[in-house]
Amino acid sequence: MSDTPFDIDEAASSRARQAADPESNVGGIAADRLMSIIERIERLEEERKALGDDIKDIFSESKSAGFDVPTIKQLLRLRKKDPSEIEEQETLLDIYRRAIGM
Amino acid sequence: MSDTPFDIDEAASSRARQAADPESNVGGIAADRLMSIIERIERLEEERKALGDDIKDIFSESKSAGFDVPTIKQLLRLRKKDPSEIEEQETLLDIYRRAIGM
Amino acid sequence: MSDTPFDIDEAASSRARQAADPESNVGGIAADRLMSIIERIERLEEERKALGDDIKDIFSESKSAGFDVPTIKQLLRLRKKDPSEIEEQETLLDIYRRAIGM
Amino acid sequence: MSDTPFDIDEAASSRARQAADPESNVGGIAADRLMSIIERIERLEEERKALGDDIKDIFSESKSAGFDVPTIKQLLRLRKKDPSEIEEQETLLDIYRRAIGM
DNA sequence: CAAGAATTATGAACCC
DNA sequence: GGGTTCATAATTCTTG
Repeated sequence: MSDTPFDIDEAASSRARQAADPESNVGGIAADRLMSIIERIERLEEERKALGDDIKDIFSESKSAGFDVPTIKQLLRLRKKDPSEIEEQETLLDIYRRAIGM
Repeated sequence: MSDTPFDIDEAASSRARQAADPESNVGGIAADRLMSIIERIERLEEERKALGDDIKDIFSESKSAGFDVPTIKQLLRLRKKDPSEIEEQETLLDIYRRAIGM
Repeated sequence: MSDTPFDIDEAASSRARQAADPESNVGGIAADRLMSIIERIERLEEERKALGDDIKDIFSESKSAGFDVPTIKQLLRLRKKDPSEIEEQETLLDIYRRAIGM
Repeated sequence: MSDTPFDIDEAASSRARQAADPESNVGGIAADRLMSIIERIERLEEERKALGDDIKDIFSESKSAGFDVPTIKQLLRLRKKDPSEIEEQETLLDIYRRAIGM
């Protein structure tokens, strides 16, 4: 038997026993499971937002301390790549720049 | 023989005849072709930006005329989809909303 | 008197003369004007998309010709900034890299 | 006296006492502080990414369970707004749709 | 408060 | 065809 929220037979039979249904099917949808999904995501997004705010705070403080925030961000981007890749990219860029006289 | 800008033999031999090279190879790069690519793209991006500005102007005027711009944008999004798809989406959303009691 | 689509008096009076209304007000909305806005934007977006496709074609051809597309894109980004700004950015980045030993 | 990493006098004087400098100035930059900033942000971004992966996992499981992920996302978006705003938006959209005959 | 930039999310394209 | 990267669209936040 299917496990999906769209199983028609399950949905049909659920109408008669909805109150007692541990899955609380509503319109063929496993309502409890859907609600659980939504609440878990909202919880995680909340934590995620909090971290984003913390990061933003650090950038603010950095700016106040006289650092250039765009440069710090570029630094963070560079540190994500491995050094060989950086070197490779820069070399190729230099070649192209020379080719067009920049 | 390869046709790419990175062909080493081609690059090597080009050094001796660079002045006369119709492709003006620089560091193994077909400089003229690269420059042509860049200029064509820049031209197109310029036109593309002009159109974007025109669109922005229309939205500004719409707002001044009392229209709600986000709603107009939503309307434009809807018009990109075919009607059956819209109906399907709205139906599904309603089912889910009922399931979680919204 | 207001000219907006939401002017109540205008909307009210329009109900009696809707057929003859040069603005074809529907539900208090200047329907003709709204339709005109939408069609103009759709027209411009169409042209904009065509240009985007042209640009994409050039990148495809560039790749086929052996060029590295990400590097070309970086080149285009550099050319948008003025040289002094580029120099300034790179200098600052170098200082920061040295400070943290990269 | 300024506290910024770019204070010239501070930078100049720091050259002579760099080894003993508790701030470890390098090229006029408070290296320790910069490193601290970077490491704190990287730590937070790591946690942030982990949460993003968790969210992605839940969407994957939802899809496997037969739910429509885009609809769930739309539901989450709706839940962020207050109900009156939703109602208002939907009403306005309906008015516009009627005005252009959609 | 409006305009612009930057970040995030969604959709498309490409490779495996 | 599924997963991953890339492009575009939209939202958000900052700045003038």
